[in-house]
Amino acid sequence: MTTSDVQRSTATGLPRPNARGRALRPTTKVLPEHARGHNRSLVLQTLYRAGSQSRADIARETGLTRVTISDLVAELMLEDLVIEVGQREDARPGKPATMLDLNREAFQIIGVDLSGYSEFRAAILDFDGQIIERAQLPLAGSTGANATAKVVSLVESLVARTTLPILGIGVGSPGVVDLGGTVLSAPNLGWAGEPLQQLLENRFGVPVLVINDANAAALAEHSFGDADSDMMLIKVGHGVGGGLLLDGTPLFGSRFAAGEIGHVVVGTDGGAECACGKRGCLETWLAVPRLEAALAASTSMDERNTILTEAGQRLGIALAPVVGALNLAEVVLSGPTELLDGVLATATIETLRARTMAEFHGDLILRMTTLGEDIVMRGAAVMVLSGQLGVS
Amino acid sequence: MTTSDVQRSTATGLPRPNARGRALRPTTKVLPEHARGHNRSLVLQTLYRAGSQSRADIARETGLTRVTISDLVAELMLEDLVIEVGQREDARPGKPATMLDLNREAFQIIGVDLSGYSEFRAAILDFDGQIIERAQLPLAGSTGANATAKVVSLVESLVARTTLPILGIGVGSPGVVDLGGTVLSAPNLGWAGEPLQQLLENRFGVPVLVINDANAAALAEHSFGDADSDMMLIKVGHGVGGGLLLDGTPLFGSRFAAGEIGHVVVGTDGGAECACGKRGCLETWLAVPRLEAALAASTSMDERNTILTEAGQRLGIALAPVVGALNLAEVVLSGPTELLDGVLATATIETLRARTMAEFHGDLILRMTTLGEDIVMRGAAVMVLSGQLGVS
DNA sequence: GTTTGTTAGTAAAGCTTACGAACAAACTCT
DNA sequence: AGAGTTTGTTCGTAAGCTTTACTAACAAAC
Repeated sequence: MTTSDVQRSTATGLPRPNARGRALRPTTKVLPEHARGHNRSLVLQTLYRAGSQSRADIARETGLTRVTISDLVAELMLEDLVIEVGQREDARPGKPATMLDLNREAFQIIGVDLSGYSEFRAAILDFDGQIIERAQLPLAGSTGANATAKVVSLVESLVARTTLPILGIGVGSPGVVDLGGTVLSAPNLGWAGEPLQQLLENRFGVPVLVINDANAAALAEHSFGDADSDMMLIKVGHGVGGGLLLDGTPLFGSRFAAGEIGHVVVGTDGGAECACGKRGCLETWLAVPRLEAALAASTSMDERNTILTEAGQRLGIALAPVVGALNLAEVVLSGPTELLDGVLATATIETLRARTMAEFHGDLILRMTTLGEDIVMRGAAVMVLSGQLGVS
Repeated sequence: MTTSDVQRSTATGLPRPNARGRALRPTTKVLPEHARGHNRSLVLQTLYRAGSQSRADIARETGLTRVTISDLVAELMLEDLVIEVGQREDARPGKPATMLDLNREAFQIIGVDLSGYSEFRAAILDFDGQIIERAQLPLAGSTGANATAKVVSLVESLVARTTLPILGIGVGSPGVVDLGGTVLSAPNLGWAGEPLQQLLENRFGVPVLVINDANAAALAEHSFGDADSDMMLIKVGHGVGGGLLLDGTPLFGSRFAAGEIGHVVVGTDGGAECACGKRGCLETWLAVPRLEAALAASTSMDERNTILTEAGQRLGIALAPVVGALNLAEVVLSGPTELLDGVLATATIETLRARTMAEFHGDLILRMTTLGEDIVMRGAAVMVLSGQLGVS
């Protein structure tokens, strides 16, 4: 027996690296029922993405056998999550297939966007993330418990209008949100350690998921927009925030503050004073109130363009190290189109290209979101779909 | 039946978010045998980290039952990966426990470091990442096929000196390395699309894992140093590279070039010309040859400190957006201690603190690696341990 | 109209994996 | 010595997926 024979035979029995070339680091036990849950979600995921399909189609797609798929589908049909929708139309040899689909009429989702400066927004959404009903509530400067009460009241008004059972409530909140849905810090709303998820779950008795607004937006752009599974979304509003999606999963960071780039100092040449006490934070160039103030004071189109170009360049300067370090191929902007799209975005992408290595991201893309103002609510709905069904 | 009753009962059957608060997105089927492999690794992992333990200890630690652990251990003992090492010493009630341990004498690992400017380095390592034997080979300007031949010859010389079967070969290479271990681009070595992993696997008949040198270093710092599971390692040498660890897993990026920050432009005030054609790349301030040249031309200690401070600040400026966006809590430096440690590192951390939001990373740490020059070889060994045993 | 071959879905049996119950062995403590 | 603890094994069972074998239902070709 040669040395290499020993290794070959031993190695065969060992866990191989997965498709991404690395081994899964085991952290907790995995039982057969977990595998089952995974495969269950796999069926839902297949139907969610590809639409109506037969059991045999799903079996081919997933690699599981027809028998197993039949079993899983039976389970999902009992729970009313999957339904049969008749036989396949097009004629082909063999027994006609019974087509299945997600029971898209089974549940509704409530998505909430707390990131607005003057009002809270919420909506009832369907399985496809389409908005069915809307509701708003003027914030009127409420903070602390008053703000919380407004959230509850807004959700209440929508719950009353649902026509189907509620799958869950998703909330996109500004500030720093931990994994348990507690808003650790949201200065504008006067929240510090607000256990929003717990609170809403107790109040409404349905699963609730609270996530940072920019992260929600990034999820929405991935699920409903054209975004890749690795991208950064920059949300420009009253402040500037970011959401990072790596391999389709939001990044949270060591203190749940990943994406918070509004208060990173940009450039080496000073800058305006920021509310945070520093000088030259990204927000001082890019936040909507600052931009609008600067534009209002401008007297010519040239001056206007200079202001927007400067803002775009600053964003590019701030993003360049991030794009380089993460080897990002896609950056998406969300915010007022009339400000961001055009001169500003062009300046940003040009700055980014000039300051990073083209070889590593030849196809670097920067574009506006296609989801408009509903992006956070729809991202919150994605959280629910993903958390409750394993679908996104 | 109330509305909320429906949701509660339905929700129970659905997959719950995992420990990190989000659901796993299913991508491929999971069979019972995969779960088994995971639990196998869990046993190895437990022994690897906590050292000698009894079956019952492992059962308590993992949450699996004694029966299952006995079964898994029996399998691992057959493969000679786990051995019994006698009975527990300390006296306590009950039947004395039979202690188990990884069979640390079962295999050796070969770790290779191709990141040196003048020589390739390699070593035989044991399960604990300790170096048993070393070997070097002067690069002597070799590129392309010649460089590849030197790698093979270096590994050959070490393979001949192994005293146990080889678990695998890990290689830390400069440049951009894809998930299949092909070096897509390594200018210094004249490699473009060099299928190093395939080549070495064919040649030596053992599992081979090739990864970027800075990523390897980051893994080593996590496994053998004190690093957290979220951190960035900056490797300063002939060039400047970085490795990102997020949740204990290296980040690869959209084009496998994550971490490559050497050619990100720093600051808004020009800078020296870089080999890449741009001006003011991080490397122009920080790369060892540039630093040494500048220091050699300096005439006073003050001037020397100014140069090092400037370099440190530039690093801080480049890292600030990354630290902010990823909410990193830890940055580790690897490279010549006499240059990096002290004035330079101090300037970097001060710059970082000044340019990011303290609230989000109150405990931001920047420090030198504790692993010295062996960091890449040891990281390459971690790749093998992780890939072959699921241990790290 | 009949035959041939294909496809969908189901049923039965078997394998793998983990679990719970029960137990013997071996120890400590009183 | 007896009681209580802890370890590790044996035995039987449940869950989950596969293989094999079947029926039903169709298209195409004769």
